[in-house]
Amino acid sequence: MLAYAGDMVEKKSDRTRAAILAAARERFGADGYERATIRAIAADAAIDPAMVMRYYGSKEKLFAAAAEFDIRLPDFGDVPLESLGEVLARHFLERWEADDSLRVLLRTAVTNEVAVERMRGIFAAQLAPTLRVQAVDQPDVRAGLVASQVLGFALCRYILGFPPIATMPDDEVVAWLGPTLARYLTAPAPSQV
Amino acid sequence: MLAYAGDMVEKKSDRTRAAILAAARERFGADGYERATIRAIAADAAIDPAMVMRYYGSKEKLFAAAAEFDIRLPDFGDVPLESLGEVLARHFLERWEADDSLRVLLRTAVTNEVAVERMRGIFAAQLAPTLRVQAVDQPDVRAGLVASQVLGFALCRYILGFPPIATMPDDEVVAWLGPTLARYLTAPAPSQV
DNA sequence: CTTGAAAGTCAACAGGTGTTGACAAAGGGA
DNA sequence: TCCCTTTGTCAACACCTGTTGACTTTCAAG
Repeated sequence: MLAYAGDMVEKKSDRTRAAILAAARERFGADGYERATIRAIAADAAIDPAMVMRYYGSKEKLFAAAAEFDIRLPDFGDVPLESLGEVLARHFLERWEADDSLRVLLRTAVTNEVAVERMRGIFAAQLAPTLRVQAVDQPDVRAGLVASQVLGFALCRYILGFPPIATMPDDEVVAWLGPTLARYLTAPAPSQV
Repeated sequence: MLAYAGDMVEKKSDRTRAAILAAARERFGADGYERATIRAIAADAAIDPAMVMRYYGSKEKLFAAAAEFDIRLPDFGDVPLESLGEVLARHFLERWEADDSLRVLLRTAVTNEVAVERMRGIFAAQLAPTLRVQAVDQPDVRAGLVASQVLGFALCRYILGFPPIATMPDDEVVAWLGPTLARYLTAPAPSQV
């Protein structure tokens, strides 16, 4: 079957597999989970809808595959807390512009529980531990606040397309959001009543 | 037909009309536009699905009616700019907890263009002019930034249910978000490159 | 009571959905 | 060459969707 046993040979099916995944990401990101139909995804990938089922089993599994990507945060252990806000703002902005995986997640998280869990994995399960390393108090709360601003900005910029936000230059975004995130990371927690 | 001509008498149909609208708001808010089916809404209202069509014409028109509500911001003309952030934070928090209309809008805005436009009406078309009264520079940008933080927080709290954000006491929310909004309203705009 | 409009019920339509299974074309190993 | 795995195609399934039209019930005005 394969040229050399034990070698990693790309089979013909891998190409269509990848084509399906690419089309799925685009459709899920553009239309959301419910409106992105398997037939439309298959049409974009120029294959038969039955192939999608053969390779991914079901729509849910296809979505799970499309929403799976490496979101490992870089090691911020040596970044001083005061500048971490700006660093985070720039990092998320770059990630968001780079590929549409995050957009897929944001658009689908509103109705799809899998997407919510994966989104939570980024902030609660990745950012919070990073903050813990920096010995911040209430890391979960601070990670949640960072998430609220980052996701809210992404929502306005990429999904809703609010005019001044969607067209704002990257440097200006960092200049606005950086201090906000920095405050969420460094400001003393408000005294609770 | 009616007791007194010219009198405003509540017909029997008005009660079912209202029941449909209430059920629609709940379903749209809980499931989003696509997953909220007319049959489910009708079942909640304990009426026939055909009645929904008779009274609202179509699903889109029903949604438009469900997403229509008074979101007029109070007059913030005499609130000093420095405390406007905290006032805005508390105001939006109260509005969001009060009725689920805003939640309907947020959940559906991701896939429904009507909801996006209505959401924009709140921030761009209402908040920005209010800021203009206060003679702030770049009112549209600042209104957009406020929207990004308010919507992002609502997203994490009511839609995604991120643990520390969803359970945060109201006063603490205001303490965290107030200064952020205040900075978006008062801080000098970052110099653009 | 009679009449007729309003309010509600029922069954069906046309179209779209995810999903399945039977079948046909490659395409290389023996 | 034959054979068998892989890859792809086709048509259909069962179900659900918004929407429609014909029908019956309710009920107050005449």
